[in-house]
Amino acid sequence: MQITSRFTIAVHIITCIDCFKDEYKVTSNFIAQSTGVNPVIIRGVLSQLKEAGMVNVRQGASGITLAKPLDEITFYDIYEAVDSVKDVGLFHFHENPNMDCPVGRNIHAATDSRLAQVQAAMENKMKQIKLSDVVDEVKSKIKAENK
Amino acid sequence: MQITSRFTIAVHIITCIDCFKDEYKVTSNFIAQSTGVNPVIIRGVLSQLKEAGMVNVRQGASGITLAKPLDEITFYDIYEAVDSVKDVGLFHFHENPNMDCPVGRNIHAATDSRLAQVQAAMENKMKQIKLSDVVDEVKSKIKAENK
DNA sequence: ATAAGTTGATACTTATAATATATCATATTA
DNA sequence: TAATATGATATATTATAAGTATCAACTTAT
Repeated sequence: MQITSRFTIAVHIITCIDCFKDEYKVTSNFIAQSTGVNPVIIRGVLSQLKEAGMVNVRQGASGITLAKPLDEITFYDIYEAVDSVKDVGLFHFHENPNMDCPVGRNIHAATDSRLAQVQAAMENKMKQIKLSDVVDEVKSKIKAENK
Repeated sequence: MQITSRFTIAVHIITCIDCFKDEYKVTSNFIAQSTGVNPVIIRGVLSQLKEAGMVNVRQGASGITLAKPLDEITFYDIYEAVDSVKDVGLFHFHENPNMDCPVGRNIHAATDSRLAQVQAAMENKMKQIKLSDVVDEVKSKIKAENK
């Protein structure tokens, strides 16, 4: 199992918007080119980022822009926005434990809070990572290329 | 996306083995009944737990037993044993970023170490949770039922 | 006003992975 | 040696993610 690529796609999208905002008109097709991902998927992710207040996209009007400073967007914000982990949680609990068995009917309750702790540890770390961290690094790598 | 149910199945299996070791002969079919999971899957997980040195299983010989004290088995040990997250990592990076694009060819390197940090945070928390924690709670819940 | 370009929406297809199922070989033990 | 258990394998089913095709709706520039 893996966390959906929509997450890294979203990071890529935001990086693109910021890096190319002065040079190019950033469209969903432009981003599709840079990411190597289908434009329909890009539009889907853009729509989720828009709903979360991170980007400005308007039907018909080209030119996608950021709606928030990069240091106010965390990995967690994006993770939530693109629905990386549905409300069912990070762990898939086997679905039919036997309620006639003492272990089967109690294992879920005895495990859930601990699985939630693990998920929370992951999410808390994501809250500490800002998009500006990534974009700054990408920009400095690009600068290094041009020497 | 979710972490494979093999993880919670494994927790259930170990709990079963310990809880019923005195009352029943614990077989893969017995466990299949308690978990509501197909016996072939159970045998597969058992084989992984065996490889990791957590259980004793022998072809032909019935009676599965624990090979390690419960307080020496962590969630992380199980997570590793059942291969919850393959070596590709927790995050699925979109696979074809455009190498002709400055962002496309640098985004991966700029993101990877941070994704690894997130995964490590999750795994470190798993190392703190012992199977004895879960089994103790299940046992006390069962005890409470019988009052 | 209209044409060109862009996003929004939807339906369908494809690819992949997890789990279930069926079946039989092999080992143990009474 | 019969009964029972695990090991192994091949196939089917299911769920989900991503790709693709297509067209409607909107914006903007001419």
